[in-house]
Amino acid sequence: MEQRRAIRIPKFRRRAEARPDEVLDAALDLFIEKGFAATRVEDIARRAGLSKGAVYLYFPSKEAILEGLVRRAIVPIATQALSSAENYEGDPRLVITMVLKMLAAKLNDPRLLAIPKLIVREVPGFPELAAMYRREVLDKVMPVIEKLIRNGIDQGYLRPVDPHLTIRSIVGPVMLHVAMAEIFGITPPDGFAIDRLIDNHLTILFDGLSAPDGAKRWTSS
Amino acid sequence: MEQRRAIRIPKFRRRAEARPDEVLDAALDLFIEKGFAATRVEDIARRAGLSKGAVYLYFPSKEAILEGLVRRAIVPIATQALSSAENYEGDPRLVITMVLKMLAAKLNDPRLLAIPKLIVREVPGFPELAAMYRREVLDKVMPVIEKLIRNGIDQGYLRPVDPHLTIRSIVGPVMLHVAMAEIFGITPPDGFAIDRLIDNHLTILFDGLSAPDGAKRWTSS
Amino acid sequence: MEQRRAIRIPKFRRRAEARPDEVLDAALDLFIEKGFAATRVEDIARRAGLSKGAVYLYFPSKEAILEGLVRRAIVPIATQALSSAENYEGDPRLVITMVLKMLAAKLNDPRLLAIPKLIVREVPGFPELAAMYRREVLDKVMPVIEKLIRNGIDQGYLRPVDPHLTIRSIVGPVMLHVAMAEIFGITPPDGFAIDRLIDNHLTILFDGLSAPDGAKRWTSS
Amino acid sequence: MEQRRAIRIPKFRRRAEARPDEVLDAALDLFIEKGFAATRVEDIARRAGLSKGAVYLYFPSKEAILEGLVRRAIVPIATQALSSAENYEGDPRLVITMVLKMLAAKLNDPRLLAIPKLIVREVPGFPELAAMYRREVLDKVMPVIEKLIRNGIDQGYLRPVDPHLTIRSIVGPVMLHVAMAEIFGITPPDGFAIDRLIDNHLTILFDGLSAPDGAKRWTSS
DNA sequence: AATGAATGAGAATTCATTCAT
DNA sequence: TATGAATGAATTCTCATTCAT
Repeated sequence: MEQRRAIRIPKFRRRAEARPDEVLDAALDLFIEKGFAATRVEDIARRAGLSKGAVYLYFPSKEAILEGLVRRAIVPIATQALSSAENYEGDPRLVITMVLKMLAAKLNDPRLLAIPKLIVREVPGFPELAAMYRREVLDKVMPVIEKLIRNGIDQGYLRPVDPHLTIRSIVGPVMLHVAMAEIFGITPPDGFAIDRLIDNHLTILFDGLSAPDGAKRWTSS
Repeated sequence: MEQRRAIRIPKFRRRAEARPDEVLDAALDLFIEKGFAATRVEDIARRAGLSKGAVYLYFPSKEAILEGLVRRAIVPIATQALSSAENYEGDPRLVITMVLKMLAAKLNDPRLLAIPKLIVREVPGFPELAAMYRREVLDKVMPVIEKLIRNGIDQGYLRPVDPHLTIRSIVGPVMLHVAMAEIFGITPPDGFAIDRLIDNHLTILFDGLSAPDGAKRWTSS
Repeated sequence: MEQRRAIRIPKFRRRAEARPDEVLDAALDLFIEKGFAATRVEDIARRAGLSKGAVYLYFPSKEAILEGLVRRAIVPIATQALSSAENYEGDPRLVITMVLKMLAAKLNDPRLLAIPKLIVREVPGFPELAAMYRREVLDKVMPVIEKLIRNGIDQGYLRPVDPHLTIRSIVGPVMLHVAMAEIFGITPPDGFAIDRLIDNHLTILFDGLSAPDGAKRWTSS
Repeated sequence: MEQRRAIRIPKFRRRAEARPDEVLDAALDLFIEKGFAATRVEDIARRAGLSKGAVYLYFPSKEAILEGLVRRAIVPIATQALSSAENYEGDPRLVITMVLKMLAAKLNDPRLLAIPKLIVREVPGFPELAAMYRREVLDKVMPVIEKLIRNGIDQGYLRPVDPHLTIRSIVGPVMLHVAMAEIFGITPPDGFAIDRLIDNHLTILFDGLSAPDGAKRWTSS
């Protein structure tokens, strides 16, 4: 009930406006580094240059910070990819190439990669986060790609494949490349090499792994 | 709030030998369901049919349970896949097809899928787990596939691609298919459909997405 | 979260003098409603139409507000009851009746009842409040009533009873009536009915509960 | 995540059975002494000879301790008073005298007095406690007294008064006596003197304050 | 005079781990 | 072996109080 303090260094009082974002930035770093559960609110505060109590001026709970993090990340992503590819009429391989390169660029930015990583880790505890991300991001982006494939098939650019499943064949290799690097530190001998990965992958994706003249037509059975 | 038990009939007193495994089984369920941090040792004990204290007879700490879990999972996996594909000399597409189908089978078994899921979630907190898994599993399996591809190229079955990076193109789509289902509940309209996914993927993988007669040869960028 | 104000029209800028009283009013409401400990200074401020910081311009601490509350309530009370009854020489039953009715009137006013309620609740934490209230109120009022009774006895109006203890017999029933209503919500079927309570009580107080001709004289024990 | 301990003194491990009551005893002392809000769970634990954590083995929250306290106190009280007075047919003044002396005895026992004191203090925060006490104690005891009075009137022992309101005239003075002593430390010069209070009160209660031959019949305005 | 952002001590609650039985 | 009572460090969240503006 009493409160004694030594010489106080008043630190630096900043505008309240910027604070929530600073808290989110700090939290993102720490959640990625140690996970949600292992991160103390005080750590977040300290990294954001605030006191523990101040964090609670901006977020009512630790969980709200996590939610705020995902919410903040969602807004800009959702609006982008759509515009470019939506109703492209020409060779879809061009757009697919662009999409993959754009994806690679995003995954190369640690701050952007952090959000999906976070969601992947924390789904079991906060399924609503995954639902939100799915709703706001995946459910908007995936249909665009699917339509792109469908159009490509209809216009004779692509072979008749299942458009929905083919999304995995297009994007999966890039994702796995990133995941292996992130989770197990497995990279090609020359580093992350995402560009080489994409080149190699596009080659296979569009023309297949089989040698051109090679043996008889391949049939999985 | 009290719990007295009448004369206890020891039933089929299980061999003490089986206990550690029962603990691991219980722990695996719970770690997957709620994550390592959110799982209480008492929960594990209860699910394994033991008292909290008894768990500590078999594992010195909660962390040791996690480690034991990964260690147990590693042994059988590592020895399998190797034997079959190691020095196969014929069409590698056949082996690749087999490998993917075997992989799909494993990923379809929740108890087997659980371990990688667990590792993915808990890496930041326990990097040594990821290291162990990489050392014991990935570092043994991946070179085999890489060699398979290299041989396929050398023998004219496959086009000249980067064998290391091509692993992603082979396995990535399957992984992404599973991940999307697990994390976001995203599946094709007809369910998990891993078999259709593999068929669709193999078609693309070996023969490419491009329509056969279609436009001129495709070149990325 | 920001608050910019255009040209501020100061309206009826309240006299700063009134502020402490507004704070006390707000505090009284809240202390009664939720207790001292459960009331936040910010709540008081908000209800008083001030900012948290401004409260501290008028009171050095939360505790000081409580003290100020009691102090403010004490002044007017102490001076009143005394004058009327002090040296009354006639039938004391008349004065007692008046006193009880005045008491009932005060207890009927929530703002006046609030102070004793507050003191009752917070004694253990702030014994000095009780001491102050006793010194300033009870120690002034009780002797007056005691003297009234003593005079009544001396002058043959009342039977010989212990004047000090008899205060309880006079006032206790009214207090209990109020307490039961306040604490447990126990009232007669027709509501608070303080007037009927007082009538019923005065009847018993002056003439006794025993039927007039009834059995032999009653003797306790 | 690590836990180091110095030389440990294993203290005294007692039977778990007695513990909840020990916790309640400790809590009662402290709640009375400092109030619910100002009492720390650790204080309770220490006084009960346990560690903080152990308290939570028996009560899920601090609030549950308070509730347990009231619940424990209620059981024995409720069953007693009823039996004796229920259908008494003779002079009710005898029973009333007994009831008041029994009440006085209870109020003289600090452990028994503590519960109502606690309830009075904590009502605003925990209205359900008051409701429980009312339901289990007051609603059972008061009708008995009311019936006693009614019977007394019907049988000519008592004058026609309002039975419900008269309960206040009977019990109020004793309550006020106790309250004044407890809250303000106001007692007669010779100490608590509850017996003298009761004697004095019974005299007035049954025969009235008015001098027997005294002036004309008294009528409250 | 007034604001409200910021601080930090403090309290409730949880849970891995220990240990007497 | 097995139990579960007990411990106490750790963590989230609250709120009285301060102070730059």
